[in-house]
Amino acid sequence: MKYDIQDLLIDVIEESLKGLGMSMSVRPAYLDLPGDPRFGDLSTNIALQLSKQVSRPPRDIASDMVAAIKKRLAESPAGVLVEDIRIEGPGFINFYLSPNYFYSEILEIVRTQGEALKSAKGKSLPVLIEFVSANPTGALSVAHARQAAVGDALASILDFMGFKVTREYYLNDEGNQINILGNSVELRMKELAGEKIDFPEDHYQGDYIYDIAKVAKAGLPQGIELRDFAAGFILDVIRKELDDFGVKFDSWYSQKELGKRGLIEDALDYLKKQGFVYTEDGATWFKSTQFGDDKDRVVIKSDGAYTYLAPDIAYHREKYRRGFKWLINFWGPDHHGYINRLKAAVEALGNPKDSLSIIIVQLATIYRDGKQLHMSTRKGQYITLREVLDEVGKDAARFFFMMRRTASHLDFDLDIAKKHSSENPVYYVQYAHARICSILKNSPAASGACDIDLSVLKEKEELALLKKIWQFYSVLDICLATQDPYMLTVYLQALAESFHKFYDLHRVLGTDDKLTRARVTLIEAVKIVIASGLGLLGVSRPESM
RNA sequence: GCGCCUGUAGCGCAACGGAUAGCGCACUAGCCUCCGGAGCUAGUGGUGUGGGUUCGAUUCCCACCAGGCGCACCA
Repeated sequence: MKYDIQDLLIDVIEESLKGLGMSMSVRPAYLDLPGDPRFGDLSTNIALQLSKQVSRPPRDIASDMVAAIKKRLAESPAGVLVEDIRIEGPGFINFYLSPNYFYSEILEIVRTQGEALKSAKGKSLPVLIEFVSANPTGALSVAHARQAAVGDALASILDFMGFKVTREYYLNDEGNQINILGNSVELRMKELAGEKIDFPEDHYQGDYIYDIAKVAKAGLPQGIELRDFAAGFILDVIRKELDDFGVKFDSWYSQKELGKRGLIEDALDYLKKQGFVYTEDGATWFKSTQFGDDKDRVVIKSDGAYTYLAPDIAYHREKYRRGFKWLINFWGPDHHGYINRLKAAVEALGNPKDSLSIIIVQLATIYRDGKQLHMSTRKGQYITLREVLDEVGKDAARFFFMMRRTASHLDFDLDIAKKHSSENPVYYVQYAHARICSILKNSPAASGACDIDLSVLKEKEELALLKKIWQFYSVLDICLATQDPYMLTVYLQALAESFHKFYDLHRVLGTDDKLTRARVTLIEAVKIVIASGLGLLGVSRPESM
């Protein structure tokens, strides 16, 4: 991007305030895209905010501010990009940007084939995004699927914004659940051998246990225990599922290794030295209440075994030691009660509280034929990622999982996701992309961009489309601030809509040369932004459908 | 009982604390001699209840009502 006009204006506004003897930080929240295009391209309510503080009517303050801002802008190279500043309504200051600004942004996007859309805001900060991390005891469920879609998309977005992102899967490859898995397979092997067995209810009931038992019966590799073999078997399945879903992890972190390297003991020793660990009732406790948790938490049970928290503390200690400055964890809603104790641990280890972001990914309820599908992990009856993938495909699945805020429940209607019609938002967006590709294919005018004059784009729909393209930057900022790719799905639908409206009223090809070249450039920019956006979400960008 | 999420049009959803609360589906009426009709245009219709904070509340706070999920020396 040539000018980050939003940042630039925030600076100017803050300086102007200082000059007027008022001071207030103009966080991006105070300089905003107005919902309605009639109120300009950027808008600030800061005069309204200041009104009480300085006991003056908002419009008076706004009037002083506008004068000061105009003066400063006149000295700035970007001053020409602001066409008008108006005080409107109760005291909003609305900035009307020059069409030239939008033209130059569009040219830049096309000239760089989308490179200009990227930013360096992340300043190469090392971020570790941990998600899915399902126990290798069964196939991935829809809950994991949503985590996979959201986590992967946020990782892509942060990467696009200049963070140094690592995607990690934490592998619970030892502990109770793995033991139970091993037992489950062992019992099924005996059963297959004709023995009469009593299969406990808390064991894994699914048919896949038989599959593993059959393979294991043929003989295990040297030195491999049955439970590890079983976990490895399932892990291969999980990897394949994620691969087919288009999610690639940079790193798989083994809990077992953590123990082997003595890092759990190390971490607890460290906490002990800091005075955050004590013994009571034969168990060892972490003083999490000291960091805002409701009650202290056991880390070593009275039988001598670690609770889940102990390796997790060590694991997060390692994340920081490996150099990551920002940790983002995606968890299912069942882990909600676990947030405070892990945050407490991170703080006790001497890290800033807000360097750990925990995002709860709410469950998706699956509907088929208008009816909700119920699931139960214990009985081995749950909708798997594989089933959703087979039924609706990767594109629809990924897009649908992000169509609601991550923290909100999601109703996933398989029938709609399958439809190739206007009811299906994925196809609405993809259709716009395909349509543009089709036009560009028929276009004699290669865009070439550099010497193209976009100032002939004056129609209402053209200007709306220009501005909508430009809003991509703000949408990414929102995704970063909320740590949620959700807004991107909303934006892409709006962009596609804006394009379809333009297309319906104006011809791209077959008008006069100058106009055709300008419009070809415009729609190419739309194509690039849609392609970037869909790419970040992990959805394909078909050139024809 | 405690915690989290959600209550907006017939249905599914949107709106950093802002300006006349938007969109899709459905329903009604239109738009293909023309770059892809998987599209576009128009019409109908709405903030769970009661307080509070604010210049301004769908949004924040409190209480209540309704729905979903979670609450271990499980992972």
